[in-house]
Amino acid sequence: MIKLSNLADYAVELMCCIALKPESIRGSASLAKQTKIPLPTASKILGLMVKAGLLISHRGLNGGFSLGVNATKISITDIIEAVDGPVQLTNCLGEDAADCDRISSCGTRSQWYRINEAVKDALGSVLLSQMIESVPDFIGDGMADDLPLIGKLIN
Amino acid sequence: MIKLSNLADYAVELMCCIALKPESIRGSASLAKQTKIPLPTASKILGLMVKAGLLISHRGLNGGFSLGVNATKISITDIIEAVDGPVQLTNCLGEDAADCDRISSCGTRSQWYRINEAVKDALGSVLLSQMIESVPDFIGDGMADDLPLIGKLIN
DNA sequence: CCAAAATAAGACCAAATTAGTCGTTTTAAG
DNA sequence: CTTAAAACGACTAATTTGGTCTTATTTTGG
Repeated sequence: MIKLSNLADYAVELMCCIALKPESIRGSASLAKQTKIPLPTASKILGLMVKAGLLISHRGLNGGFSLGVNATKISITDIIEAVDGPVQLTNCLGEDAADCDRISSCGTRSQWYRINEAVKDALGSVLLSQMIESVPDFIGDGMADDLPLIGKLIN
Repeated sequence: MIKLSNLADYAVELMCCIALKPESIRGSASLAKQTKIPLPTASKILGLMVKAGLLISHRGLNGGFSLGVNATKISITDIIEAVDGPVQLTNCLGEDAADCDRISSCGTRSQWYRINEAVKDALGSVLLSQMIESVPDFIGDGMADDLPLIGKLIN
């Protein structure tokens, strides 16, 4: 099953939470509780987001995280790549392309390049701001328990 | 790093080899040697392809594998899904959607659905026949050692 | 100005998935 | 009928991924 890592999945969810209230600074404990992601794992992800420049960290008492860039400037690809590294479907597409010892017998690289770009575009076509735009506010710790758009998908 | 599994990568390469000579029946040993894929691993993949109906297996002496479907009817997605299972970026998109205990606090499912479809389309847009069409014949065990299209990508 | 509490950051450990190997069964040719 | 080649399925090993813990930093309250 082709799927993205749990970390990447979590990361998008955390970013959505933060983006919903762009003015406030949210601590990792609060975010972890709301998203039901284990606190240490959430911390780890948030750290990666800071390193990628997508979030700003505020240390000390009442510290936490806030958006480093406007939500309209962050694509899903940005988040995923911050956690999982570059989108690179086959080994021969990256820096270490020469590592592929089948390179001489493989005539499919140019096609793979095309496919990789297509996937990257697909992922990059959705912005964080779009991800949250139709979502009701479930700010703080009070969370809506029956969103209309979700019901539509389940049935 | 988002990448598809080695098996999936291998699978595409094996299918390309077979599709280049659609008339003949190729044994796993021959295919493994040509693609430089470890024989047991190649066998395993070929078996999966048979199970998915993409290849037909011929047992016994002088047996081997041949295309089960015309190369113009096989997409990259077909091959990848035969090896790795369905393309399903997030856990909440599959059969077991209800397993996601954060479903009530997560408003992003409909967006994920869109993204997943986009990725699937990107992968499905390339057919096996396209994958091989501009590739010089490196039939049998003689393999071309410097393909023009590859040089273009390396530099 | 000092100390304590809360928070982020980094290093470490465990579990699960994935890749690869081996042995067995099946099948067709001689 | 015998023999040998090849597919098939079960098992073992390794890499990646996910989760936990400890350390260092900063700010607020006394």
